[in-house]
Amino acid sequence: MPERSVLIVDDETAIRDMLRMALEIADFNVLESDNIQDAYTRILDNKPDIVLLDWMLPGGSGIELLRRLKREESTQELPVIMLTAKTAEDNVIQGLDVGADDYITKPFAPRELIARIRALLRRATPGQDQGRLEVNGLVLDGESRRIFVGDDPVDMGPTEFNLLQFFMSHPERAYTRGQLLDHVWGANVYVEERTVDVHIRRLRKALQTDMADYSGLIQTVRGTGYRFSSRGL
Amino acid sequence: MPERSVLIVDDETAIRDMLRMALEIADFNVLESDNIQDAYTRILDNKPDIVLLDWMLPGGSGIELLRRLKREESTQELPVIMLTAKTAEDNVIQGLDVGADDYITKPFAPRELIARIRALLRRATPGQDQGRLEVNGLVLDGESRRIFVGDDPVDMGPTEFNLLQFFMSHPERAYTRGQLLDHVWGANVYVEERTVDVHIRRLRKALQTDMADYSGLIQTVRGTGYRFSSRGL
DNA sequence: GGCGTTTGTAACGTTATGGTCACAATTTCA
DNA sequence: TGAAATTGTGACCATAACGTTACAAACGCC
Repeated sequence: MPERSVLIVDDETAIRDMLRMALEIADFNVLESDNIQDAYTRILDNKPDIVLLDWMLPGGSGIELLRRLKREESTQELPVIMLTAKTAEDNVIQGLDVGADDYITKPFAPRELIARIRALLRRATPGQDQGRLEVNGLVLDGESRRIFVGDDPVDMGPTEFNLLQFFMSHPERAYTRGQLLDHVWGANVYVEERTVDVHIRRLRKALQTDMADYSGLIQTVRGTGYRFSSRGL
Repeated sequence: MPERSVLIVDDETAIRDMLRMALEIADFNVLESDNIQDAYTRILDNKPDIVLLDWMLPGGSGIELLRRLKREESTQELPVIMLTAKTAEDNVIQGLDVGADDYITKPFAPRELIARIRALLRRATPGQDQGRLEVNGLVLDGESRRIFVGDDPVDMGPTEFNLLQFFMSHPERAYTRGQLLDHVWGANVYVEERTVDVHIRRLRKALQTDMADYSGLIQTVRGTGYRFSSRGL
């Protein structure tokens, strides 16, 4: 299991300590920050998998950072959990409005926090341990890392598998080659964008079995990139 | 894997919470107690597989409970891990003298704790009731720690046996070398990941008998690790 | 202590995979 | 229609990933 990193943004040391402890127990890699300026640069530098964001922060409330993150393309998808006082219900609504993915009211139960983080990461990142994805008879089993058409396995390389896994967890949506590189290859690799084309080709080929032809599921979106759609037959 | 239960004896709620979280994540069944009187009765009633015992407890220090446990025949074999403050080194020595099986100093690294618990459990209860596993004529007998093809035994080393046992209890799922090291070797050992490859090789070889070839059961998952699958013939 | 067994690691052989390129095919738009 | 832009496709080959062997250290067992 790849280690996941969590960025805690809070100005209270006590809270940070508590969070760090809980998170380290749950095997997360923990980053900390006590102001939004520093937090922003850390997000860009260290690329955490999730952010725990306190509502009230010196030098600008947390919502500003949240807005900023959701504006930028590169950080748009980054899951954010808000930490708010129990009383401030409006904050929650406002926060979720701006794009927070979840919230926890202080004081919080550590187990709940961990549970929510896990749930969010499962949702946010495809195929961590998403068991089984199925489209129209095409089955992807994340646990065994195999693809099935009916009962017999489909052979393909690791990258093709990852690509298909990403597509099947994000169907009906067009992705640019750059986005696919980020999500499937990893954020900080440098390869030509055209490489995606080649792997798309290989994936399509693999999806043409003796039994059925699923290659139509991968559609090219001219001028943009590719899309996985069950409409493709 | 049969579920193991752990009894936490500590009067600090925060510590108990932390421990419980770590243990539950590691799939243990958790019991708690905050004083030695209650702890003693719980041990007799619930028969935990291991005890985490804080040193300083109200109503008598932890060492008293430890002494008591080691005096009684029925609880003599029960593994006990002491929790002590970092400073009190003497406590450790004294505790191990009295019969504690291991100790952890607070603050502790959760992973280390889990690793030590696993190690202790492995040492303490060899072959409790690991039953009989069978795949397609290949039989693993946990009690005698032997492998059979039909009627005649298959020869292999202990590590190969453990590996096969793990695989057969978790079939149809891909594991990384790191995961295999954690589960088969134990979380606290440091060996090269490539070592796994060699033992896989030895296991495969052992699974090629005169009668039948079961080596196909161990499949390599490129870019990930290995998988045990009955589809391998 | 001597012997066989087991284990981890290094070294080397082998293979599958990934990235890139060159060129073909297709679409777009003037 | 023709040229430019975009995508499809097969081939190449460096190399990462895996298989296999050899060996020395550690271990257990008379």
